[in-house]
Amino acid sequence: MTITYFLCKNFHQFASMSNDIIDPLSVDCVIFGFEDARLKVLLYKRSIEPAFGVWALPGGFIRYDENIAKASARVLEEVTGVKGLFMEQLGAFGEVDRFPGRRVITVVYYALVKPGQYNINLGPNASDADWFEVKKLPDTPFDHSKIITSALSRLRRQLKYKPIGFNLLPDKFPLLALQELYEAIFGVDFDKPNFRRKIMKMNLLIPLQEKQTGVAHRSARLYKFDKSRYDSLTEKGFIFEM
Amino acid sequence: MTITYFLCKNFHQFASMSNDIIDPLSVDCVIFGFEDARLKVLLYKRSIEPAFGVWALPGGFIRYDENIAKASARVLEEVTGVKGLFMEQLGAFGEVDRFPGRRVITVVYYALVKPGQYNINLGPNASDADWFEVKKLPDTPFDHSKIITSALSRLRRQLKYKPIGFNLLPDKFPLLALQELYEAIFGVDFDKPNFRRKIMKMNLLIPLQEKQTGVAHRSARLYKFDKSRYDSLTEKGFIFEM
DNA sequence: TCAAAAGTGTTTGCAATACACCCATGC
DNA sequence: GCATGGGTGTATTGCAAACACTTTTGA
Repeated sequence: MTITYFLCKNFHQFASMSNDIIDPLSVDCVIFGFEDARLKVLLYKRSIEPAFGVWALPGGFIRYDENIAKASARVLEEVTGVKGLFMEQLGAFGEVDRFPGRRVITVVYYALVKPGQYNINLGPNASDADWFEVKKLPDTPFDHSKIITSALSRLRRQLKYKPIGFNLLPDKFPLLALQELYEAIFGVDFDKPNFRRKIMKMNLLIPLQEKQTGVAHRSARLYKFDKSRYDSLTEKGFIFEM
Repeated sequence: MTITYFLCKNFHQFASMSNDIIDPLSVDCVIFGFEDARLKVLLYKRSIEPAFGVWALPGGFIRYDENIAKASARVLEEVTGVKGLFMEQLGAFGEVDRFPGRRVITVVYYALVKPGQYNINLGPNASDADWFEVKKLPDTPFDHSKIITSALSRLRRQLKYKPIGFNLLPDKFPLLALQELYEAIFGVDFDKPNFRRKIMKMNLLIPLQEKQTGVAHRSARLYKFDKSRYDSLTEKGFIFEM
């Protein structure tokens, strides 16, 4: 390892000289998944200090030549092996002492992945990755617990006025899966007939010919989300509300 | 002006040596006000380069010893002369080329001020400050136009499920003022009797004995927002919705 | 034939909408 | 008196909640 010394009169010049990362700024990702009718978060076991060996949010530093959304997308792809996931910024977290030893402000994104459509990678900065129920999280370092709480609260709010829940389901799904998704995330039960009617009246689902297989009861019709219809309805002033 | 040279092997050490600011990070504030039945934004005429003399969002740099919320509150106070304004983080804006010459990521907060309860200061970084209708904004530098659009969209969303509109009205106000606030921000008209009933049924307003004075019509009763009742209702699961 | 979930029908009550209308005040 | 906004009353409509019911499938 070589140590290079720069003679610099201020940060700006040092910064523009550097071809590497923006140092006091990181990105972290809260990756949500839905498995076994439960909302889960993907955590990484840290392979570097501080908090070596502790389950934490996957993150990284922002490079000088990429915007923060791209930095987050890069981290997401490194972790899940999938490009183009649903992703949205949660905000910046900047308590002075949130990271030990030096001042690091982090910009957090939350992402949604469909079951089975990811491939957990073992990145260079972690030795292991796993899903954890949001209700049974392990101890996480720094302010990650606060960040996850905040992400969950944002997810709940967003689900109420944007049809983003489909990003947590397979492309083809029965109506009950959608209902269970909402029930799990909001922690309430819905009446099945009423839930069906409410969803169907929105005209956002395309009924498929396919049906469930291998279930010990009458097999349900599968549906897929009609994104193009949602976009055109939204333009006309349609407001999604749950 | 003195120029100091540091010998530093990397950012971290330079950073911890510095007692000043976190360089590639700024805060900007979108300050909303409501005057003449119109939603307005407070802009500053920049007194430094780049964009000298251009109307822009008030902002500043984050100090090493303050968290980002405090940095934003400081900027807000410098600009308005008022402490403890309603303030919430909008997010981080980090396009690579958003600021000319060097890479600056900014964390944006939006704030709401009550009419007459501020005192526009002329800070060291600006020669002038003024309110502008959100529908008639001047040309702003960098990505400030995009930031304001984003803040407005967040404000509209928040108004729908949090009673934050009261932060744009005087402490005592007639019901029509509240209605005009919603009408101006959402760009729609409401039926007066129905609006009254909807608001009153929430039990969030305390009717006062005071009435309007000096109006050329029957004077309206004044109300004030009952924050403690809102807090206790929220704990019981009450959901504010407009 | 039973369990379990799919899916339909129907009643009820509340709440949003759309107006019609009277009240108080300043000019 | 009249213009302006304050404030009340009421019929209508749509929708959400509640729940009873039939259908289909695998074990």
